[in-house]
Amino acid sequence: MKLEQATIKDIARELNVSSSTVSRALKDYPGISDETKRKVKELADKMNYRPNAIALSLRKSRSFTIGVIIPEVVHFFFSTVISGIEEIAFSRGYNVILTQTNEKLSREMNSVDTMLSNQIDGFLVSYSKETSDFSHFTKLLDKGFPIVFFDRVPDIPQAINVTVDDFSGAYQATKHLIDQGYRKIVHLAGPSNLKISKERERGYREALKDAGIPINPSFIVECTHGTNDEAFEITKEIFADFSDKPDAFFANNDMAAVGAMMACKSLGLRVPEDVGIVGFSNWQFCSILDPTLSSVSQPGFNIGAKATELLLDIIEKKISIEEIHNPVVLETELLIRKSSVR
Amino acid sequence: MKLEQATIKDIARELNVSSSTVSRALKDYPGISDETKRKVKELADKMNYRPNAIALSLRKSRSFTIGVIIPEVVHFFFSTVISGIEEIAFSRGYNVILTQTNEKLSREMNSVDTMLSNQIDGFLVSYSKETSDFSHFTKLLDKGFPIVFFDRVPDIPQAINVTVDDFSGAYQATKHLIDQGYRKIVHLAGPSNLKISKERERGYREALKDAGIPINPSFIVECTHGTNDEAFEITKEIFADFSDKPDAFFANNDMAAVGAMMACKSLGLRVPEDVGIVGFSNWQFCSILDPTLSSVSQPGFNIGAKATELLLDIIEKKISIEEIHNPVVLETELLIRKSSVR
DNA sequence: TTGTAGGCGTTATCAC
DNA sequence: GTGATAACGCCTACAA
Repeated sequence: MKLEQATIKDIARELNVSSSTVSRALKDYPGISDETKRKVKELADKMNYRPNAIALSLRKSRSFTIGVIIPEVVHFFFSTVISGIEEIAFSRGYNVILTQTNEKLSREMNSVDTMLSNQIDGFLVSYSKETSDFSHFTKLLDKGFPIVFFDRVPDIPQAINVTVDDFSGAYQATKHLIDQGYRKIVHLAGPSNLKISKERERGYREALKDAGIPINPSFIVECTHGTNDEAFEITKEIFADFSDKPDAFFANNDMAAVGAMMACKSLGLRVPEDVGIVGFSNWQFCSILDPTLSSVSQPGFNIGAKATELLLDIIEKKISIEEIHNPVVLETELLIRKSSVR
Repeated sequence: MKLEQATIKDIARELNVSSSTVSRALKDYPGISDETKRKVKELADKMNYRPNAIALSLRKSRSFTIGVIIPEVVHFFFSTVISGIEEIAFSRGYNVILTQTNEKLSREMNSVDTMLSNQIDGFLVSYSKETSDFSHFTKLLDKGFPIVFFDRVPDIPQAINVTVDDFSGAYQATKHLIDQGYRKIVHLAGPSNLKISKERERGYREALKDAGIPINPSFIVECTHGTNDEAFEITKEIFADFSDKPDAFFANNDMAAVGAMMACKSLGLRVPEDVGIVGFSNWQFCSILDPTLSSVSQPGFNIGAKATELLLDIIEKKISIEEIHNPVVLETELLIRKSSVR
């Protein structure tokens, strides 16, 4: 059942004027008599006229819609980002088309295509774990199509990236553990194809180095999935296999930290007395765990907001791509709770 | 910078045929020579032709886009629903435009307008806490415009609603506590103006009644905000003030359950030995708490999926609105974990 | 101050 | 088997 939307033509017919007059009257163009304007606006109101955004898009080759591509919606961090995106987009009169890739490259490429079909004005992207070839993005970037990446950002020169300072967050977290007297710190790392994983690992390494603690390569373990189950198993294996038992864990994400915490508990180890733990992301649940989990907070809302502002500024040519030489890096903050203080 | 998308015209010009021929060839219409089809498709591919969905929308008065209006994105339940929506929409070739109202009626009305402007084919709505007048929806419903409400659904006859069985979930949870030998069960209730709160309280009452346990009115306490801090304070007060100490809590939501659990721990009470606790919603963190929290799961994904299927079926006229006499009510499931088993 | 005509990209309809 | 034309709703250069 389609809505019988009133069009400019309808108003024109009713008033015995041309549709251009109506169009102009509605937009307060100069050179239209006040009388006509009044009549047009009155009738438009009465007929509940709503401009057809689709027709406008076709006319202007601008849809006032941005496409958001993220790995998963059900994810505290990403939902926070979406919220930031939505706020800014709404306040600036843009629509948000959303799609999740479920970490599949094929779906990511598919979404890019559909959204382009829909003539979106630009993309906000956090790419999937499967994505290592970025040609579906670079093709667009090379033509000057506006794309802003956030969180998971590619390492290509044309890209405009909004991230948090993963390095610094990881550095602080590791340093904090060292300050608390922990020495044998395991890093539960993220997937190595993600830049954020690399940065966090780099922060970990640097903190150890600065403290004069030698880096034990077997203390850096990749958690591919980042689930607590995975981290649980990995942590148990570590304690079973290693002759040199760790006394702390710095995890690439909170879920992995939880897994480590559960594993420690199941082994009869006390947190934080025997083992210190720090996570990354500061998910909502950190403060309700027992013990509460120290974590590095990422300003998700701000990431979304900032990325959207950048994108819209580019779309509206308020700034040129060339002006953005440096990637935008937002601050992280280490939130110290009980799991890492002894 | 706009993308120079190849159009049908471009292909036509290049091949010295008319655009109608190209259009037909691309869609495998009968009455086009195989030779022409081949040439057209080949060139389309080479020029990276992508149909302009905007032009199509204008032509067909159909946008293959649905509008989703929810109170908040950063909310485990809603993000799960979105995920379900997105999956079904994607699989059936529809786009999803998303907007959050932040619980503001004005923004809800604004979003309805913008989305209508964008010629969406239908709405999926969970309305804001401020919304008590539904005329902005009924106006559309009366014209036969497709809207499906979920979770927060209005009590108006024309509406098509998808909800979960809150009553049954609450009943099961309470009965489970009783079965485990708990007798003095406090209900941390939700805001009394929401139908879901009332239903959950009704389930609690009914379960007690069926078990022959008298209802103690002071054991039903409203948690307006539903935060763990609030529930923490309330729980402590209950233990301080009541001569008749409770031995279990059934909370309207998981956060409140967490607050109760933390309060019990802080009072030296053991969960589940001294106090049993069950929450509602089955948020992600339930299984990582210590002890793990029993909770009633709401099938958020399925709610989103089912609502979307209904909406698309209506849009595509696979079913008529008249056929849906009964509201869709999805089952809840009690997930029994450690916090309620002794 | 207002009207006319053309076009954004596509397809349905009618013609050849 | 293929082409010309009109139309979806809107805007705007050009005319009047």
